[in-house]
Amino acid sequence: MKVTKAQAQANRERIVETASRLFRERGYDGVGIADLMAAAGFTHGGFYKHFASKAQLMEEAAACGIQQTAAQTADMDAAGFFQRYVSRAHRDARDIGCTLAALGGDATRQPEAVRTAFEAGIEKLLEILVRDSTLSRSGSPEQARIRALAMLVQAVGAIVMSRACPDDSPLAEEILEVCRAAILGSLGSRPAANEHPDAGLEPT
Amino acid sequence: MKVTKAQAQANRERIVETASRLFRERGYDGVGIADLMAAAGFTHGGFYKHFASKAQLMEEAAACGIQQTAAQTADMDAAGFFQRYVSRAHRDARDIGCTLAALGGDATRQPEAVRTAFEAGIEKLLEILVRDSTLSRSGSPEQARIRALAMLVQAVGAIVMSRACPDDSPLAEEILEVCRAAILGSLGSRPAANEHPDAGLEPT
DNA sequence: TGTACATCAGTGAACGCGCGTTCACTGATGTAC
DNA sequence: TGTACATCAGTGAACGCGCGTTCACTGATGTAC
Repeated sequence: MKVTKAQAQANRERIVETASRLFRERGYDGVGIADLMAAAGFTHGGFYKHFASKAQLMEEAAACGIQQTAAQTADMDAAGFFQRYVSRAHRDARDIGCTLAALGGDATRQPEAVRTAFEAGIEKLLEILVRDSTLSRSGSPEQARIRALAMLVQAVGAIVMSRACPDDSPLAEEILEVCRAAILGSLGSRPAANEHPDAGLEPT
Repeated sequence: MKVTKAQAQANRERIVETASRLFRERGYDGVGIADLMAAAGFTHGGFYKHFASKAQLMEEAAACGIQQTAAQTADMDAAGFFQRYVSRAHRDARDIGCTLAALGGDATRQPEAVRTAFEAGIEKLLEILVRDSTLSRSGSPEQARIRALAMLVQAVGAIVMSRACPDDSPLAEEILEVCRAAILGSLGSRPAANEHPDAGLEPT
């Protein structure tokens, strides 16, 4: 049965968002077209009315996921961003967490278009972070970018390595604590006792 | 045709080493049993004479790969290690590079035993890095461990994120340069002009 | 040391299964008059 | 505004394929005597 153009467009977006979430949770190879379409509330046959291939969906899903993280980040300062990013809650919520951390390792083996989406996502996050006065206050814009990039890499690395450890590993916890402290320390800010870093990134 | 016990043991080790390399290059899902056994010089049927399942091989291959990196690291100082680690050569040589960087992102979705191997690998690298007098000179052993961990996370993150970018991306290059400088800087060492960071990690 | 037999690493065909993708079909939507 | 027809989003069966795993078989190795 046909559906209005507006509905079809909304359905397409729902498929991309569902894919973005499922890919983060299970990896690109861990999600089949049938799985995905069922999770979005459709049968699998309709997939190719929206996308040329699974690879095209991966590309759009990557851009969508990174955009979500960027949108959540836009109204935070750098300290707030890293406080939430390098947290147990973020570590434990792969599906709604950062796409860079969840799929950065998989991206290497994906088509160029997917990696271009990752590159754009990193640039987007950098741009947002650099706006923060804490980073820009002292030094040139180039210096602010360099500092933001070093911190972002450490934050992503912390989530990836913490997740690579067994579930209740003390090392997984230590990685987060050490890196959070290092990043906030080099921002010149300290985690306040009454803040809850484990509140994590919220879904959009 | 049967084969001597010693030969069988050597063949088994060859399979694990081949798997370790192929997994790093193509990911766990990107390597089939038949692919792997052919690459090691056998037919696929014999696989289950050596391993109970692909998951068991993944576990042994992870331990083997991390052990290789640890062995290469054992006779380097921290500055030398990071100089080679955070380099274009390492970025471009997934198959012989660090298992943490190549498969850390995939490990999250693998059985606990695989993640236990990753945890042990991180501890092993930390132990080697902490031995370095540059890290231990000032401060307690706990402080040295914290500093080594923060640097290792940043180094792994740099390789993962650089690899997530398109092949000839300027950002991929920038990530390596910025993080290498940050790590060597916080070690109190600077990259010497006549050193070649792109020499990379050598295969064992 | 020599002989007879059990062992088992390696072979290659076969298994069931789930994957990405294709296709004929349906029927409400969108459009031409 | 009403009617006739083309469009095309969504359905569900089917496709070829490669996966992890199993199995009957081979024949050199290892062992018991």
